[in-house]
Amino acid sequence: MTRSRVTIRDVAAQAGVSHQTVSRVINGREYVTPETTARVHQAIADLNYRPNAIARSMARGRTGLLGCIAPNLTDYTFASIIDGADAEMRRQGYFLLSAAAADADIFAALIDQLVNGRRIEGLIVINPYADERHTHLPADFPIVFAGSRPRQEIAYSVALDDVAAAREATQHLLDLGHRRLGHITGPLAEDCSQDRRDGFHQALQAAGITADPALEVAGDWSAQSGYRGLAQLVERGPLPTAVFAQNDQMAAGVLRQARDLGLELPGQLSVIGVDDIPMSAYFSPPLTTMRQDFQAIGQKAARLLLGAIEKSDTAQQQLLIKATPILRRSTAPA
Amino acid sequence: MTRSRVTIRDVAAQAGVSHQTVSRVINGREYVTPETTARVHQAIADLNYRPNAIARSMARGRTGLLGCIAPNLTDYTFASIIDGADAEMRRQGYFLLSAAAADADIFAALIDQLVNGRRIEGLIVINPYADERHTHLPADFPIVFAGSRPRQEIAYSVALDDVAAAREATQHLLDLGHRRLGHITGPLAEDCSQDRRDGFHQALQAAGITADPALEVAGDWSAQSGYRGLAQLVERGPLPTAVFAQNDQMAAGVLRQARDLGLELPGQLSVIGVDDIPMSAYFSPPLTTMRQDFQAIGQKAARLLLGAIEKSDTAQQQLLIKATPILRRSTAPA
DNA sequence: TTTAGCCATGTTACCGGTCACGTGACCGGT
DNA sequence: ACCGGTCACGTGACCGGTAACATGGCTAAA
Repeated sequence: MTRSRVTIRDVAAQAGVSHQTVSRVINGREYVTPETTARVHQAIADLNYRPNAIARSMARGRTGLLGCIAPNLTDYTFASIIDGADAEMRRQGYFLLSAAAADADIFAALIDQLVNGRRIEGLIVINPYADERHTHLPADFPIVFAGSRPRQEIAYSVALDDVAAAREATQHLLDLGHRRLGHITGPLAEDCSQDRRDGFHQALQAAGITADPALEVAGDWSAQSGYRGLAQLVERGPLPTAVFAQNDQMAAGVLRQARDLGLELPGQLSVIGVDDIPMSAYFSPPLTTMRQDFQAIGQKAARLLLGAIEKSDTAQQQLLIKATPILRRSTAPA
Repeated sequence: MTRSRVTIRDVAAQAGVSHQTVSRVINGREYVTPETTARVHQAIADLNYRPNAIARSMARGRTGLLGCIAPNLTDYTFASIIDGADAEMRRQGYFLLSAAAADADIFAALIDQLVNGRRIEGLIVINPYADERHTHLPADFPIVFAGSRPRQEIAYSVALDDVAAAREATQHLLDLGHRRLGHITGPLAEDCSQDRRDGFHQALQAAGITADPALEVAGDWSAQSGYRGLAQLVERGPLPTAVFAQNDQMAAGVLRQARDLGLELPGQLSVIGVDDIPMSAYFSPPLTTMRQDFQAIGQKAARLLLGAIEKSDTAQQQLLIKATPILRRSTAPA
């Protein structure tokens, strides 16, 4: 294997050329004789030479690394975006440096090390409004927001069309004849939750229904919060006939609570979510939901980022991805 | 912000010292006057200097990057290990370069670029026996297997004690009085599946029960395969009274199928899984399972790796982690 | 007083690539 | 025969740090 310290000059000596010629061959530059090219390739094979990525980074001033920071790496939605981004980056010759930042301070420290330490050439930030982390973003550095649209100045973003997705989900419940709709939101500090809330209200308004604040409960995206959410709705008064949960995990909690309360599903309660996580098809009943293509979001985020880096593409872009309704058995006519 | 091209020599000029002194201050070396140290720090602050990580890597011959390769980044079990590893690495001043390798060829290409290109100092491989990828591992390079024990020569690994976990899960079913046990395995090419199979058989044998091959179905870890698995068991003859699924996802499929068949849960069928993914508590009924602490596995893997790198710790270590039984409502007396 | 030795700092080389530029051979046009 | 241009290389500097060694001042022991 000898992953040894063979340098470009060793190869040059072996092939009887200058180190520069070896560099030319490696990088596929023109003005090298086929014979010389062959000799160099032979020498590379003989010595099992591999260019040192660090030295190359140093000389070129480019690291070939892109960063991706998310609140954590385990959440399915984050992980899928990262996975999609990773695939696209590698296709374009870059590698992914991923990191979890639990809070804004860790995020700021990461930015300082990765960006100011010039380890990465660009950055994808997932869920930038999870807390105050967005206030620590560097200026003049290629950044793409993935999974949420930017509030203002940030140039690039890829996100679900949250308003439309929520509107469509709500409309689905309305179409089934439901009029009393419960609503479990994400954390209201996140724009994403606000947007889905707006979509929910738009659909209600279009149907001439006034939203009842007593039917809205704020969750935190966790199944646990969905579980508690339905319990709160029960305490507050007559149960809604259907619930729109802003993500599938909370929807899972709602289903679980409904079962614990002995409700018939979907007979007494219809539930719809957003995301279509893999488990949703196995819930009881299988969950009707609005599918997000997370991989595509990651892929597009990576493309946007690479466009910004390589072509120093200044045209700011904010992509919105549409959700696809997936009809399963958790929703039924009122 | 000026993430500019301020170098150590600029700082030196500003502070009126040599660049070497600045280097000494940055690295906290001794033999520098407090006054000089203060002047240098002032200059660093004035110019907003940050050491260039690449140049440092070049000079030191160390990149401060560790790699982690998994079949994908989205699977909860993989993602959690990665998350745990990431946290530990950062605590020790390293960053994580993560990459998904769908097959052995991609894996080999990754190894070539990351290891031979000397981008990373060490590597964690998750699920090395997913296919033939383990044959492409470099020699003389710090590697830790996470999530499965090594077949032979590899020095470091951290994995669940699969045999014990399966034995315990099976024992739980036996203790409840079940005698006819279904078994949904993972892919039998993976050692992990084999080990869990061994544990299953050990428990049966200790109870004086002969394993019925007709009650074993091979799955692929997916919920879908669990769903089909139970269907196959039904076709083959009288239903078992309990099923041991080698992971929670397949258990979810089993539960789903049981519901579709109109079985009463857990009355007519008890189900136990392995992993305790977050959703397991929200299945219907909530799943009894053997919890794996994936974060701990990732953390220990990172520690082992860093030990190998920094202390060139040659003592090979193979850590086995115990699973914890989590009793929920999917299992009941026969 | 001389000198060995430590301190604090400066000087220079080096890591392994790439880049800018120099140079000789060869070619075609006038 | 002379000249400009392209080709196919080679030479040396450079990226921004760190490492090894050199140096001058000061202190303590001989």
